[in-house]
Amino acid sequence: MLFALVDCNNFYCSCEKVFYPALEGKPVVVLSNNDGCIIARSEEAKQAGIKMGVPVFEIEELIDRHNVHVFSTNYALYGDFSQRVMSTLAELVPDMEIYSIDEAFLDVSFKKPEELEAFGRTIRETVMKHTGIPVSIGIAATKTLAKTANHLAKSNDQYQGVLYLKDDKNSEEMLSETAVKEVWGVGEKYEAFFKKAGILSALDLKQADPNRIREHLGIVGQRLVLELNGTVCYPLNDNPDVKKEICTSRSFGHPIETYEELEQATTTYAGKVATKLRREKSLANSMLVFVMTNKYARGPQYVNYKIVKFPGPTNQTAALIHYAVIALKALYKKGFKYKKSGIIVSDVIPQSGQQTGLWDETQKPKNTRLTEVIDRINEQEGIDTVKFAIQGTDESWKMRQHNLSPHYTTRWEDLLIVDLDKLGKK
DNA sequence: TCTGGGGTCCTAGGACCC
DNA sequence: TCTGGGGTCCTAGGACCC
Repeated sequence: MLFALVDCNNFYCSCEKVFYPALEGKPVVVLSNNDGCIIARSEEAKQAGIKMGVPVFEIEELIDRHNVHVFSTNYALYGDFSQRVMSTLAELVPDMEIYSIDEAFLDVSFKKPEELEAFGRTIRETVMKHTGIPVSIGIAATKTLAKTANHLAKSNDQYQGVLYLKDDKNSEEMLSETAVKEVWGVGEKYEAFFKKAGILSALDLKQADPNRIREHLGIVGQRLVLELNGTVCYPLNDNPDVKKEICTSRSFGHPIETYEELEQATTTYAGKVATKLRREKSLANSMLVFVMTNKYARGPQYVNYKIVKFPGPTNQTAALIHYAVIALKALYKKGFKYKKSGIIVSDVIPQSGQQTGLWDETQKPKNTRLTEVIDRINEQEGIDTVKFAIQGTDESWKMRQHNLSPHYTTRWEDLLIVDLDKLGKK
């Protein structure tokens, strides 16, 4: 088995650049929801010393000094680019697993070893040609090794974006250059443990005794060692299961104090969760509702959650709103400045094979047909064209997005217009 | 003034059963 | 000094990922 990990470089920033070529060579960053933190950086922004995850207000000076272009997160744009990249990849290999919005594992076992490097370059060029997105590729015998190869391919110019770990000697060389923290699956806690045990490089970890690692870190740690040694513990999953949990939560644009506003926001999230459930063709059996104040602010703090079990599985907006309100009424306490709330549904099961309507009034055909009509209208006319009254129309709590780019590929009004006269003069 | 959001897997411990 | 043994299911929390 041979895996190729294809990873888009600075994905969100690269998406912003595609329709804004003047940004080429300039520092660019993309912010989290509510324009809070840095979640993506172009190479130039990294060189300017901007770190991942820092709150933007802490580095305003840096942004000014380097004239950094700042974008609010434009998920519609990135999601659409992701689909374009993934469908391009799907045409090049017999089998693949979409691992995240900007990464995929490809099965490249069908290629001869001597063809692999060239094939990697073909993949890069094709994705660039079809989508304008640059990618890096790591090829190796396990996912963990492919990840490591990818990391080197990206960070080391000499590989020009493609690195294939042909044999053990080759991969040991690479692993000795890689800090253990960079290994896929090693987080803060594991790194601290490894440091104490004298395991500093990825090679140290490869050569560690898997049984000893297992004693301390369990099977997850043992698999790390095995995968680095070329034993596949994580096979290609080309048929991902339906989601087991679905969540919608947001920080508010401003602190909320009244119950009514909190209810508008939270029932809006309940509606989003219901839509996601229906898109997955799934039903949920229970819901967790949480509210919290701003942990960074001074003043009284309150964090709480409530779990509601449904009488029968459902994906109906009206039902989810109903139960969210019950939970919220129990949770709400006067006198706090709420910063964030959210809905998580769990115990999610596929809709197919379910005899809907047997247990629960809400899943009866009469109700689901109404929902289908609403879904269709909202799909054609835009999100929340039709919504429930309790979700409100005020929306002053909505997140801030001061630097949002156009929805170039998903909204007619935002289509780019090309001026042929101007082009002709060039 | 301002600090993201959405997931998965594994484990330990409690409840319960015979 | 002694206090059974073996199993399943569920859940909360930890760790990690992008």
